[in-house]
Amino acid sequence: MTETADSNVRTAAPPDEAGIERLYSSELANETEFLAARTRSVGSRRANEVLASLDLKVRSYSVLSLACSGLNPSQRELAEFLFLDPSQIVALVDQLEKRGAVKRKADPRDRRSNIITPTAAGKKLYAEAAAEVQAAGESALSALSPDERNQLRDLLRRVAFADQQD
Amino acid sequence: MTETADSNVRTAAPPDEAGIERLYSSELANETEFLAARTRSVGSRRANEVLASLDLKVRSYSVLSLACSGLNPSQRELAEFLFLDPSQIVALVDQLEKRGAVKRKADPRDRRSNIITPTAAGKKLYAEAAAEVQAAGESALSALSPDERNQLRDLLRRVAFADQQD
DNA sequence: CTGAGATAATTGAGAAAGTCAACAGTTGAA
DNA sequence: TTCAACTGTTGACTTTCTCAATTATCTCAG
Repeated sequence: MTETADSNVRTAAPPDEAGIERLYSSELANETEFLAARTRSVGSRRANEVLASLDLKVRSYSVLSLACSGLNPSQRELAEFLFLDPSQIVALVDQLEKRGAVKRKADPRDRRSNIITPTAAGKKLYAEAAAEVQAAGESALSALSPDERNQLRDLLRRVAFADQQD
Repeated sequence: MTETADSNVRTAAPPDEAGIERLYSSELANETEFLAARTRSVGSRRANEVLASLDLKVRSYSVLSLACSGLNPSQRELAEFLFLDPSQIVALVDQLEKRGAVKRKADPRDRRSNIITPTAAGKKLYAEAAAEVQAAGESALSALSPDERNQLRDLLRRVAFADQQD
């Protein structure tokens, strides 16, 4: 929205009509859960934009990232960690495998499991993607100081990984 | 790349360290954007559970909440604020209107716009839903102290609403 | 006042994502 | 061995997302 010269013009403007910012004072806008959802929306939108040039989305990027983590995740673990259905992991790994970024490797200890490992091309792709995602993330957090960014990340970590029971 | 310091455990390479918690040390698990997405997943899952008894979801709850805010939002404003397509707002308002929770009111200043206002039953429904959602939210934040919860909410607020000033 | 362009709500279609049940191969234990 | 549980996979189904087109209304230049 281009806030041009008419931003100060009060053309008999009614008092209750101000613009969408007035909704910032709603109860909903003060619920942590809603704010997390909105933050995620903003973040994933930006991330998807920068990832589009690499033909990736946040989903496939997440799988690629974990495949490159050196932690040798199985598909079941990817599903559990990313809160996705195992069948969705199948599709995501299919795509990444088809383009030569990851490989399914049989787990020698449990031949039911597929361990997802990156190829050389996959590692390179991840390096590029991670750089772009991180840059976009910094941009999204530009309202916060470096200290505050660390604070936010640590608080989110504790909430995001708190529910190990249920 | 992943210089996971072997400070806690002496297992330098994790060949098959059981448990999904080992993925907490991945790069992905330290990206704020990913943590926001996971926090939102946890939160909306819990919220949807408690809202199911009232035949609501987070989406319809959000619309109902804003309708009850006294801020007289139009459908277009709801769409913009909730990052939803206007056509999705139509469906959500249709549902809420059909069950008698909200009403479409013509905006006297612009007859193209529908202002969404709650009925008496809608206000009551929102009161019940808000209480349950808040309780679920407190439960989800049980890992944080009251001070930390406020901190988190304020940091999220600044990030979630930062892109509006750009 | 009138016509052109913009905006709000609505509808419908198609793509993407989420959910769920069933199945084959494998594992671990009685 | 036999059986219950688990992993990955497929397919069907539902929900959500995205976008184009339509109608009614508004704004504004001429």
